Amino acid sequence: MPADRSQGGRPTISEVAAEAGVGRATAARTLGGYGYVSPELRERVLAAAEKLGYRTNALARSMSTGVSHTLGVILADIGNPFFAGVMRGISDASRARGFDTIVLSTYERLDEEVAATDVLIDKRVDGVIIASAAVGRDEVKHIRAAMGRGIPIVLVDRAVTPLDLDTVVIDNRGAAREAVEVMISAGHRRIGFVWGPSSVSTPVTRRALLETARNVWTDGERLRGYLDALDDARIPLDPELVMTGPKTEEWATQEVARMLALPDRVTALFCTETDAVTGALRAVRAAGLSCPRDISLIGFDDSAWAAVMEPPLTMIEQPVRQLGAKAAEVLLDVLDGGEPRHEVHTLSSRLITRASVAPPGKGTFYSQQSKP
Amino acid sequence: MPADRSQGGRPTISEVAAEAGVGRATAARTLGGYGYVSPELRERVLAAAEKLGYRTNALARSMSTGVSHTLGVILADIGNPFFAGVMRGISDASRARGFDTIVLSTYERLDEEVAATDVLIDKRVDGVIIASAAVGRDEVKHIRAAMGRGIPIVLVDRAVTPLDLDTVVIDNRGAAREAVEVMISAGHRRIGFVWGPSSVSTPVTRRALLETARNVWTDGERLRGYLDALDDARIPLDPELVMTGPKTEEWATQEVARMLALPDRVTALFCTETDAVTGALRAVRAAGLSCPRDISLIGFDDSAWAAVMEPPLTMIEQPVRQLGAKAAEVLLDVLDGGEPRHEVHTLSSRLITRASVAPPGKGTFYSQQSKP
DNA sequence: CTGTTAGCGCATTCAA
DNA sequence: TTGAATGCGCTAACAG
Repeated sequence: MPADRSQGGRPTISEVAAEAGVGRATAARTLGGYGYVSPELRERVLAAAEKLGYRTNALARSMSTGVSHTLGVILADIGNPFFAGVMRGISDASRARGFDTIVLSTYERLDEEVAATDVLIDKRVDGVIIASAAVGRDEVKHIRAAMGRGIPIVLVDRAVTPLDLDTVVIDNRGAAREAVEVMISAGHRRIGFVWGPSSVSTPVTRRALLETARNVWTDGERLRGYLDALDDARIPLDPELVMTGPKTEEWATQEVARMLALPDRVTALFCTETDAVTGALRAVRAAGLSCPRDISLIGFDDSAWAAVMEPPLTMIEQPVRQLGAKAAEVLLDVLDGGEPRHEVHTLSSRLITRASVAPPGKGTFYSQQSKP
Repeated sequence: MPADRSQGGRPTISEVAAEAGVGRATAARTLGGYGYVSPELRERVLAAAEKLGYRTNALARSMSTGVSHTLGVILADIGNPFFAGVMRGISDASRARGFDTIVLSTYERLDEEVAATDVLIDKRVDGVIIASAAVGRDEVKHIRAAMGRGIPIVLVDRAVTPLDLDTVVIDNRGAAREAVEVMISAGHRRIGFVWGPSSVSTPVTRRALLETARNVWTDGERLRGYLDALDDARIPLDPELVMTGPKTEEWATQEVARMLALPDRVTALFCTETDAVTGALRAVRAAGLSCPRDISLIGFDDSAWAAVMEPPLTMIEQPVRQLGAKAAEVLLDVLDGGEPRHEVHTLSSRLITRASVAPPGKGTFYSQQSKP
């Protein structure tokens, strides 16, 4: 017997049927909106339902249909504006098609991701969207397990190579490359990479870099794009110009300060995240340098703030909501009976040119303490 | 018979029981973690469950217990960084106590809020957290209905006066008042209010203002705080200095431009939202004015960006996550059997003083087109 | 077209 | 302690 099911009388279909003087099936049919019911009975049922304040019990319905009309979403951090935007896209697209969403944040921890997957399986969501922190083959067991249970899954923002799943991303590598190319074209050769590989033992080799960059797919891609641009311009990689360590705004400031203090210091900064941008800017200011006179900068994830900065910042804009919306649509299409295409959908980002890039010029020759 | 319940064999408790050679009740007891089971049988059941890859069906469990361990959350917009932060607080606090969350955005539309409430009732969430767009007595029927059904509800970010519910907010009025007082102390008397009342017919009277400010509770409170500060300083309200119309960054820019073009133009701006801040800044820049030399500014919702602006912006910081966490805790306490206290929990915000406020000084005498 | 009947998977008496 | 039986509210055959 159920525990203390909350008081407020929640009439069931049987009660409505009784009130209307019809069989439960008839009531169920009209209330459930399926099967045939004569207009007169339909009216009586509706009236009874209205009178009793009947509300269908989605749980019970899911029990017998096996469909919950609920999607599970696993993100790195719902509090992060980027993921919040993605979530909005998912949410809007889902609701438009009658689905609700349960969101879980992992904070980039694999164990949390596994736990989240279990929770969603238990709650019998119809499908799952994941921005996974997994990379290696042995890190995707939970996803494979869910797939094995027949749960449709779509990846968003981050591809997971060992998995053959529908995936919605942007061309991170290309976007990064383009940004760095812009700086190179402006004449820069000492370009810092802010916020990427998380832990690398010094001295940092190119291989070690790409190795650690496995951490998060997007970071690795952006690093590759950075290297692509460097390679094309025959600029050798200087590990000193790549940030390593914790991905926090504070640490980004530290690292940029270090790059700024180098004998042959950086003249441009490529930031892979919003917090990396603000962290970098803090270091630039603290060093008494000015952007773009002394330091050029381009970063990921445009926002209203970037446009009102002095100078207005050249940024890479991601189609945040569309990323989520597309992921939801692909998933819902599968739920509607469509065949999973197992393809990678690449949405396009955009480099918004403003005023934070200039030739290295005279600024380069200022000492890093040129200002009072 | 269920529809095409996804293939991947999802073993039930009965199957596990069979595999273990025990009664279903015994299997249910060990798997459900209740009642007494001898160690040996317990072992056998666990082994069988492991072998079959058993996962409890939370839906079925909810059916018989009447508890879903799911919270419903209704916010204005999950894509908005403020609400995303609140959501993170809710999410973290809930998960820590074994609850998951279904989030729904209303975009400030009452009909969406009503629909969201219905969805949550249907899905049998155990409790609901709402940042409601409702204000008047006739706008809270859906909340009353949910309450009548015995669903615990907690309000977050926005109080709803006609309702006697646990509510978690900050002192918006006090925070606004403090900010405006700071500007007044600096010598300002022409202070613009950016982003608040949504639609007011000109001419705008003080009464009409407060009337329309009903739109969203926080807006009303912030407007009251602004008026409080003005009243205290015996500065008469000039309706021309209050923004009306759509709450978009673009419109904020328009309105501020208008205030800047006034014969006796504003010398300070109080912005109630992040987008109002950036919108205002755009207008200031476009007018060739500089902050804080010509225009002082304080706005709501501090962010990493505000600190790296030129000048660093003086902002009001809200305890975003705590707002959500506290709401979730209050709700969960009730679900744990605690009595609803029906009280308003006011968390404190903080004015972060940086450099965007200065005396009106010389800037005041510049023409609004003093720059090339 | 309508009503009867039988589950969905689990929790929970109640006897054994 | 354990197992058999019953019900949660709804959908879905099936018969009438």
